[in-house]
Amino acid sequence: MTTNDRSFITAHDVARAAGVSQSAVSRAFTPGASVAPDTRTRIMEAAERLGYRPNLLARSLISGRSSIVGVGVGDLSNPFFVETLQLLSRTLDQAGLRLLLFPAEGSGRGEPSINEILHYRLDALVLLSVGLSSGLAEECRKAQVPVVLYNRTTQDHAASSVIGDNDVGARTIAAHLLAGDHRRMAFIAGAEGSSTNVQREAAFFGYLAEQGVTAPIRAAGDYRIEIATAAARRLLAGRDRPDAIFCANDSMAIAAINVARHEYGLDVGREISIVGYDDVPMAAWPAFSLTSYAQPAQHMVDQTVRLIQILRDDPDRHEDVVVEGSLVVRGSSRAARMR
Amino acid sequence: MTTNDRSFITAHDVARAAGVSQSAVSRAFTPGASVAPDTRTRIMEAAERLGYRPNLLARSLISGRSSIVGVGVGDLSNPFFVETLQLLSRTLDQAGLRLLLFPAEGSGRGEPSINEILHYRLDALVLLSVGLSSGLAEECRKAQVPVVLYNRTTQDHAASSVIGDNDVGARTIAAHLLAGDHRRMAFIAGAEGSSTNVQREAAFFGYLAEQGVTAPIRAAGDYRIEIATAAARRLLAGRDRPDAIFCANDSMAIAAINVARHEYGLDVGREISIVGYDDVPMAAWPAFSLTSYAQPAQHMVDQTVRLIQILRDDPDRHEDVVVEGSLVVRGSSRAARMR
DNA sequence: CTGAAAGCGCTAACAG
DNA sequence: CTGTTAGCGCTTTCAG
Repeated sequence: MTTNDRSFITAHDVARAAGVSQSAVSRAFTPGASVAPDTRTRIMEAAERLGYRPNLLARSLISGRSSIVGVGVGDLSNPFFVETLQLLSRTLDQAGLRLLLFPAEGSGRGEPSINEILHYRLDALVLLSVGLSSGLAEECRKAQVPVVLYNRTTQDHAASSVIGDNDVGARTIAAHLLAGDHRRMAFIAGAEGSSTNVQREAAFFGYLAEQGVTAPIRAAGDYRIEIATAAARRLLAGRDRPDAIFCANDSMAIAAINVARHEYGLDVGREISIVGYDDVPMAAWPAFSLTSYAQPAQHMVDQTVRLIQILRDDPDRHEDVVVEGSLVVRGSSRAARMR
Repeated sequence: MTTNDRSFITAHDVARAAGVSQSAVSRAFTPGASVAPDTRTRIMEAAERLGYRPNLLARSLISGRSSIVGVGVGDLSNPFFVETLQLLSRTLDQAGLRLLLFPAEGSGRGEPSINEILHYRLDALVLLSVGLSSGLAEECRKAQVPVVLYNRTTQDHAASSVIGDNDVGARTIAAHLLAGDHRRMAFIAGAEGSSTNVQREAAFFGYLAEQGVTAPIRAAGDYRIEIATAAARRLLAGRDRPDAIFCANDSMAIAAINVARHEYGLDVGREISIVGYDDVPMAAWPAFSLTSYAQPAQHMVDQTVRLIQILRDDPDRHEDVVVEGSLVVRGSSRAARMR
C-alpha cells in the first residue's frame, strides 16, 4: 500500500516563487487586505502556476469558526425533507456555508456520529424533523454549537426552531372536511413523540370537538409508509368505515390512497376523502391528486439560514419562527356541496 | 451585534486541570497511545468536567487529511439518488468519514461552490450522476483530491467510477419486451450527454436491431419529469402509437404511466407496456406497479466507499466498478404469451 | 505597503 | 510512561 504523501503547495512555496513573504501571500488571498496591485498580481500568477489553494482548515483553526453547518436527517423517504435538503444545500451554499450531512436516526440518542460532528467547530447544527434529546442539547451547549430545529420544536427552549403553523393547518383541513359533509372522521397520526404530530392532532381533534363531531377515529402511522399502510387497512376494514381520513403527512396519505383504491376499490374523492400535509410535488400527480396543506419549504429554509447567521454571532439568542401555509384542494377530497 | 467570542476549552486547559502536560492530554485522546491508566482517567475526568473535545480541524491540519468526503448532487427529484444519498451517509458514517454535501447543478462547469469545496483537503469527491467536466477534473487533480463517479463515467480515465451494467440491463429489457410480443417500440431518453443514457440507449437499440426490429421510436426525456411527460404525450398522440415504451429511468417511466393512464385512458400493462430503470421504491407501489431493471444501491454505495478508502492511500489508482442488476417484472408490462 | 514573529489547537518525534 | 520541543498552514499584530 502506497503511503499517502500528497505534498500540498503552501503559501510558503508561493511566497518563494513570487519573491515575497509568506504573509504577503496570505494578504493577497484575504478580501480586504492591503497589498500593492502589482505585488498582488505577481503573487496570484505564482499561485496559479503552482496550483496553490489556501487551506481552509488552517484558516478555520485561527478564525475559530468553520463555515460548516451540520445537518441531521432521519428518514429521507418523506419527499418534504428531500425538497428541504435540496433547497438547504443551495441556500447555504449561496450564503458561503458548507453543509455537513449526517444520519440522525430516531431521536438522536446514542448516535455516535453526532457527537463526532460536534468536534468540527460547526457554525450551527440543523435538525430536519429530528428530535432533540435533552442529552444532545446539553452536548451542543457544551460544544457551543447553536441548534436550529426544522419542522419540529421542543417543550423546553433548548433550541431555536422553524416550523409551519400546524394549528391553523390542521384546523383548516378539519373545516374543509366538515364543509364536504363528511360524517365519520379519521386521523392517521405521525410519530407519537413529535411536536409536529402533537400539534396537528390536537388542532384537528380540537376543531372537530368544537363543531360537535363525536368520536373521530385515530390510528398510528408513525410517518412511515408501511405503518400507515397497515393503519389504513385497519381503518377501511373496520365495520365503521370512515368517509374522511386526514393523514399527518403526504407520504402516509399517499399510502392510504393506495390502500383505498387498490385494495378496497374505493373511488377516492367520492366514496372517501383523503387529505395529507406538506404538499410535496408528488401530491400534484394525477395518480394521486392529493388535497394537502402546503408548507412553504423555500421560505422555511430561508428562515433557517437567517437564523443560522444570527446565531453565528449571538449563540445565546433564541427565536421560534412560525410560517404560514395554505390549503391546496385537489381531487382526493370531496369539496363542499352546492346547495 | 454581539461579537462571537466563544472561548473553547483546549487541551491546555485540561492539562492544567489534571496536572499533566498538554501532550499527555493528546495521548489520552489518541486510540493507540501509551498512557498510564490512572493518568488517563485523571485526564478524562478533567476533560469531562470542563467539557473538552479535541478540535478536529487542528488534528486534520497535522494529518493532512480531513476525513471529509465531498458529495455533489444534481437533481434530487430522482428517488434513486435520494436512496443513494441516504445509504451513502450511513455507510460513510460507519467508515468514520464525514459527508460534505454540495449542490452540483448540471455538469459542474462554472460552479463556484465546488472550487471552494476543494480547499478542504477532502479525502475524496463523489459525484452522484453529475458529469465531470475536464476543467473540474483538472482542478481536482491539482488539488490532489481523488474523484469517484457514481452512476456515470467519462470517456477519458479522469476518475474512478461505480456504475451498473447498463448494457446487460437495457438488453434484458429489450428481450423482455420482445418476448411480450410488442411490435412498436419506443425509448424515452435521459440526459443526452450522460454516459448512462448513451449506454442504455445503444444497448436497447442494438439488441432490437439484432432481432430485426425496425425503426424504434425515440424521444428526449432528459431524466426530467416535465420533459418526459411532454415526450410521452408526443409519443401517444402520434398516429403510429407505440405498444411498448422503455424509459431510461423510473421517474420518467412513472411520468409516462401517468400520461398514458390519465390522459389517454390506456390500460397500462395490457394496451401498452411501460418499463423503467433503477427500481426505486415507488416502482413497487400498486399505483404504478412498474417493471424496472433494479440497480443495487447498497452494493454500489459499498463499492464507492471501498474505492474511497483505496484512493485515500493511493490517489493515483484508477478503478472502474461495474455491478450487476436484475429485472423486476411487474404489472406495467405485458409478460410473454403462453403458447 | 510589507516582512518578521507570534500563535490558532493539536500531533509527533525526542529525550528522559 | 511522560514532558519538552517542533511544527501542520494560515492569520494577524507589530515594526518598519
